[in-house]
Amino acid sequence: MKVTKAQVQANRARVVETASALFRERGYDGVGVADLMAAAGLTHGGFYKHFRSKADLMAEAAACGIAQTAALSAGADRPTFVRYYLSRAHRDARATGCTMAALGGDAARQPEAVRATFAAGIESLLAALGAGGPTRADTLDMLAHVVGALVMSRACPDDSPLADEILAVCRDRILAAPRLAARAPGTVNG
Amino acid sequence: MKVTKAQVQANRARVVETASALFRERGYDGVGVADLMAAAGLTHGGFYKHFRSKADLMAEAAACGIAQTAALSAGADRPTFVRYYLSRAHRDARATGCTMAALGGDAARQPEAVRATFAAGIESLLAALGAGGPTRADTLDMLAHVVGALVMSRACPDDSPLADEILAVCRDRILAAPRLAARAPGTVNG
DNA sequence: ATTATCTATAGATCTATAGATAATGC
DNA sequence: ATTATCTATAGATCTATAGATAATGC
Repeated sequence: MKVTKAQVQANRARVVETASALFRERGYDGVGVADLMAAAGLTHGGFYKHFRSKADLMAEAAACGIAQTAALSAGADRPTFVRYYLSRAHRDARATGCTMAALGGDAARQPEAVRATFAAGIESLLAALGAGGPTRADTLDMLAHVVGALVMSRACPDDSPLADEILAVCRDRILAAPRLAARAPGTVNG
Repeated sequence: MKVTKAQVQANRARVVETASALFRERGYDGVGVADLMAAAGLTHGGFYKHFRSKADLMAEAAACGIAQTAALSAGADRPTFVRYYLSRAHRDARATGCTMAALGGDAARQPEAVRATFAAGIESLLAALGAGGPTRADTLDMLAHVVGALVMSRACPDDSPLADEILAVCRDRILAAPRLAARAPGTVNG
């Protein structure tokens, strides 16, 4: 059953991407190695030729997921980012949505290696969102704000008014805040 | 080994309180029924005379934890609340800190009954924090903001500069926002 | 010859239940 | 007599490993 080197790399990448989505959907403890390998079209014994442990995969999967969000966000201006991030579509698409919101709570209970990956992911998101003028502090503050709103909205029952209210209230307030107004580099408002 | 009715109630309450703390510290999947009962000083078979299932306990434990935070927050003015909530002491005390921040991400993957408890808990927090003038929307927006900051800070490695930066940046910005300025009921600012 | 994958399994969990025990509360 | 708790265990997981298989790549 051996495969080509290219296929090995493709298999490994598919496991990481599948894990990234499944972990976001069901949590780190909600996905077993056998589940995961089956979802990637492999048998579970093969897992340990690619990764030393499940914890090793968790860090890689987190990096993969955050890189996806960073890449998606890199081009968008900030009102566009906020409107997408706090949409019902994003809230209801956990498997493909922001890893920070889906797994940030789980990450707090994982080994330092996983948390180091999250910290690096936050930095890459700041870099992606920081183009075009806002300060690092502006961006970090906005990011924490949208992450909190999404986490709280998802903690409510499906289709509950409160779940939608949280998204709408935070979206409107963040968009209205002066720190989000577009400004050319070097422009100072105060 | 039978005990008095008062002792039964006390045992049950102790299991709920122990669960509330252990779940916040290790997550819903990180605490087994046997662990939990041992921590409460009982054997694990007795659990099922108090609760129909672990999921039933999860909802009760969430209600218990959120009620603790709501009770603590009810008296404080909002700058005091924000300074406490975004302190390193709160970040590093997961077992006794805010249930929303510790388990909000897990709650999204739990049955509706658990999420209904979280929604009710958000309402009780809004009621506790809403005294003294701010609108419901002001309070909800602030709550999402601090929850997001705490989740992100905890997702970083222990003692990392980024973990502290997140708390400091969000704390300063929330405290500086006009919506946090104390105002008497009926006073309008614009 | 090497090695990616597969089958099978060891050893530890975990939730939930069955039946025994012993003290309360009628 | 009732019942809260305990002991013991069934049945299903889970992570990780051992050894077989078969196709690549020297």
